[in-house]
Amino acid sequence: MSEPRKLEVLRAIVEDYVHSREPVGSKALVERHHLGVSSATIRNDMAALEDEGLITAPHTSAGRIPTDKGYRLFVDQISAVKPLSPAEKRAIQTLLEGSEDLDDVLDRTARLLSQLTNQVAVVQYPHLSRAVVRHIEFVLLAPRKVLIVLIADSGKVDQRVVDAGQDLSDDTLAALRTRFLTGLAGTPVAILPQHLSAVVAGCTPAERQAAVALGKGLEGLAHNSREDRMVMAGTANLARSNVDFPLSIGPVLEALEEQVVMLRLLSDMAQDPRGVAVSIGRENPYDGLAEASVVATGYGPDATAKVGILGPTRMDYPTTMAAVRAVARYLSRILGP
Amino acid sequence: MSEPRKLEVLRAIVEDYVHSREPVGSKALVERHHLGVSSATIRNDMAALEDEGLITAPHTSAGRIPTDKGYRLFVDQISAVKPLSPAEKRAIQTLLEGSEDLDDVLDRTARLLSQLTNQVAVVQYPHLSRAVVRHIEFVLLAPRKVLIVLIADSGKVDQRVVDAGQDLSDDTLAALRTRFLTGLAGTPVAILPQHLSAVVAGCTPAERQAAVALGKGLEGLAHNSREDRMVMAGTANLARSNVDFPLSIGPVLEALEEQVVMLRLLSDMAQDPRGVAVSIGRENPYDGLAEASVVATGYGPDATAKVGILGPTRMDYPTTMAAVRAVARYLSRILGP
DNA sequence: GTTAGCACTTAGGCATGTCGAGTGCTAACC
DNA sequence: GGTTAGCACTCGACATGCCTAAGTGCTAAC
Repeated sequence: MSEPRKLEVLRAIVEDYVHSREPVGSKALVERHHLGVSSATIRNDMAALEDEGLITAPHTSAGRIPTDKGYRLFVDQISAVKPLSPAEKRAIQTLLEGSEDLDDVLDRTARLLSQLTNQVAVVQYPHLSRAVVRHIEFVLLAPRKVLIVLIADSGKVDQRVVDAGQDLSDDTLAALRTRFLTGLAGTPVAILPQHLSAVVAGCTPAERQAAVALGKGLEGLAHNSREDRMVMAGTANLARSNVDFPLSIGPVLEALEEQVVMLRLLSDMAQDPRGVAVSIGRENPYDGLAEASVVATGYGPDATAKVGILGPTRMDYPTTMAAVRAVARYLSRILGP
Repeated sequence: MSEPRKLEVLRAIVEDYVHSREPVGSKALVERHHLGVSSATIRNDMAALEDEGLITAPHTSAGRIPTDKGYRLFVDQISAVKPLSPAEKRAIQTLLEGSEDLDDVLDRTARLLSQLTNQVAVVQYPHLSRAVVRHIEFVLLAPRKVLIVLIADSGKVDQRVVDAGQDLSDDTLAALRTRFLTGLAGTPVAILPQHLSAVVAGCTPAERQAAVALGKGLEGLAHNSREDRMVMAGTANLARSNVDFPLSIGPVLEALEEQVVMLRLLSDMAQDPRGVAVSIGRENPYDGLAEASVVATGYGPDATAKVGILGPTRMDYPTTMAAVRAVARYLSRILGP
């Protein structure tokens, strides 16, 4: 029994199963692929693969389907990332280039990726931490309510309303703005809190209370900014691709709604040498995703923010991985300097 | 055959069906409700209700279920909006008051409403049109790339990046900012475009090209701002409440993803005297929602932005309507002045 | 207008039988 | 040793037929 052929059989099983959604038997296998041996031989190979836990039979007289472990081996060793078609590349380019606003870019990216892969697409907001403070604006909404706007050089804008704790005039607020701005402009957002105390200390006693409140607000903005948000698209694909739902979509939708779960999952995924991370079925730390796989990769200058897709374990990994990687690259380029 | 009793029968059918999810028969009806007459009499009433198209029988020997028209009559004439429990009211208050950022408020609102109703919740971004320009900021990201930030007095912040068409220095940009700001501060966003030309006209020839580009950007911001975006939550409820899915969730998810469709639908819904609009089953203009109902209402100063839920036609209308109305009220209060 | 009684319809559950796909095993073959 | 053909066996999928329970519509009596 030859080792290479066994892998070839596994590959054939994965491909056929992904394509047909039905357990694949030894006979169908020799017909569809020219393996040069008879079905009986394949049966022996399949028995071996089953012993190794790479495939399994749903019931005695059915074909075999890959296990999570089987998919893992397939992804790691057998499959090659398929290049995208030129048409797809063009689609990516034109669609993404038409947008300006960051929200818009991410939104389009998610839609695009979901269309490309027929799966659910997820895009995390880019990290702000490396960015540098470009501008700070305070707007007086009511005598004590101040809108803080923090603009980073990446073009990212965050906002928050705080209670100043004291009544403020436009002039006082303008003075405070100048103080904060001169003290903080050019500071990396990540270390903004450390510079804050100096600014606050430099304020007159009359401004002190408001300065503290504003400082707190800024600190909150810098820390808890939108980087723990995400955009998604294509949830309808969950319902579509699973007409005969082997993937019960309820738990998956729940996972998607619990953005914290998804973001955590995305961050924790180890990157593969080819630059795409894959997490298959029960490898996922979250139970609701036991029948789902996640394909993701980083984007942006530091590749810290993630973009990826989520779908049934039974998915076309090579194509999906290619799409995710390509989209991440274009996205990095668009958002780049 | 008494008319009031017939309505009573319809009400009983709707309530039982919503509760049990099974067609309800004449016998079960007299048992569960003390109608004071026998099942045969009820049968006559039911036959009449069926003739009027208010209920229908899925097959010969099954009970009856309400039609869209039946639900409509129920909602319009029979049901009374149920008050929320004090616990629920408290939950609304505490949850919403903990938030500052607009995005955050809407996000929480959607989650809250979906939890309260066990349906999918949808919240439209508030309209900017009535708001007044509070502040304008230009930030130079690259020699020709300018980030425009438009802050309205409602605390709403919108942003966009434009190509200035010419290289700009920080000083030039600051001058432009002053020009735009003095010319536009206090202007209602809705009529901002009309004031723009005057501002642009007042610029020096050297600034002209950039001024035009910036003006275009502002106009775009004012017009096409986030009011045509929405937040949603609770899509997982679709899968849960429909284990035996009479509501095929695929098309519904599609409708939700096509935000344009949903926003259009929300805007077009006529408000009921009680302040809540309901659109039932095939009344919906969108085919994918033929088995779904939407319950929505306006919020905010002008009640133009909408908040609502979407669920199967077979839903508990009185409770749902109460929840939507209550949440809208709290939301208005939070966002109010 | 209401009621009782009864014939009639039909979905759904259950047992039964058949068919086909697919396996595992053994014995022969190269 | 690896490969193959052949065959008995298993089991799900599907069709058929039967029966029951639920519910209706109708009629005749109250």
